[in-house]
Amino acid sequence: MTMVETATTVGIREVAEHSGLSVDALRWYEREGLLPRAPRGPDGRRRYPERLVGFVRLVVALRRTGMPVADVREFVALADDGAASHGRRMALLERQRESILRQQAQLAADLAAVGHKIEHYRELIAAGLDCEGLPVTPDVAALQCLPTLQTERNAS
Amino acid sequence: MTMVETATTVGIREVAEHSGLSVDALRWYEREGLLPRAPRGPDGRRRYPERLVGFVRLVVALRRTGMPVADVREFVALADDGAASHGRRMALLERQRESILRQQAQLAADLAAVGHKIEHYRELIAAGLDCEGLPVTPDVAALQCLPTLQTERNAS
DNA sequence: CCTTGCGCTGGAGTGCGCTCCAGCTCCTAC
DNA sequence: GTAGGAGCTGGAGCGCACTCCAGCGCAAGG
Repeated sequence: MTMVETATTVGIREVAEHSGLSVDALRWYEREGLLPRAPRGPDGRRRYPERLVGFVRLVVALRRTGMPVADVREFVALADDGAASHGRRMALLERQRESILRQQAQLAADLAAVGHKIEHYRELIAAGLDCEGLPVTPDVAALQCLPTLQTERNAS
Repeated sequence: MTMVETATTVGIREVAEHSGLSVDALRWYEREGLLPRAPRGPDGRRRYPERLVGFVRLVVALRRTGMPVADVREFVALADDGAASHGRRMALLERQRESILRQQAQLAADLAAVGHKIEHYRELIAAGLDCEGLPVTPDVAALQCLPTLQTERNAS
C-alpha cells in the first residue's frame, strides 16, 4: 500500500488473480489479439482500467466455454470497429450461447451416464455380486471397501 | 451384408461411428490403456462385443467431461482386477461426478455472463447508442444490422 | 491372378494453448 | 549505490491428445 491508487486501474498481477489466467497468459492473450492492448503507465507497465477488466472476464468466459482462440480474436478485432460492429459481435455471442446450451445438454447426459454406472456399482457391491452376476467371495468383498486408497495423487 | 453376423460383435468402424471417436483414436485408446484390449477375430481384427461397446461409451463420457487420460487409464487398470476393485472404481466415478457438477455450475455462470452481454448489445442497438453512451450516426446504425456476414467459415 | 478394401502395428508428426526463459528496464528500500 | 522485486519483450519449448502414415496381411470379387 505504498503506491497511489491511480484512478481505478489495476496491475497485471491482480487481473491475473481475479480472472484465473496466469500473468503470462494475459500477456500472451494481448500479443495474440485475444485482448485489446492494455494502456501502459509512465513506466511502461500495463494498467488495466475497469472496463478492460470486465472485458477480460468476458473473454475468459468465452474461452472456458470452448470458443476457439481464432473466434475470440475475431470478436476483439470487431470491437475495434466501435458501434458499427455491435450486430456482428452480438451474433458471435449468440452462436456461443447456442454452443453453451448444447454443452449443457451433453454434460447433463454424461452426468446421467456416470450416475447410472455409480448406481450399478453400488448395487453390485450391496448384493455381493461381480460383473457377471456371480457371488464374490468374502475376502474379495472385504477388498471392495478399502477406503479408497485413492489414486496416489501425492507422488512425484 | 455379405458377412455372417458373428454373434453380437461389431467392427471398429461401427464403434467409431456410434461413439464419436475416430478409428485411429479407438486404436490409440487401446494402445494407451484407455480401453481394454479388444478381442480379435480369426483374421486378427478387433471384434467389439456389446459389453465393450458400452464400456467405450462410458470412457467417452469420462473423457468428454474432462477426466484426464491418466485417470481413465487407472480406471481401466482397476477393471482388470475384477470385483475386488468395485469400490475404488466407484470412488473414481464419484469424484468425476463432483467434477461434472462443478462444471455445470461454471457453465451456467458463463452462460449468464454471455447472455447479459448479448442483452447489453441488444439495448445499445435498440437505443442507438455506442459503448460510451453517445448516439450513433444513422450510417453506422445501418452497418450494425448487416445480417451477420458471419465470420467467413468458408475459407481455405 | 490381381486388384480393391478394410484393418493391423508402431512410430512420427501436428495443432492448440499456453508456459518458460533470457536479457532488459524501472522503482523502491536499505 | 546497490540489491531486490515486479514487469517488459520476443522467442523457444512443451504437454496433451490425438492424427497421419508406411508397410504389411487377409479376404472377396472379377
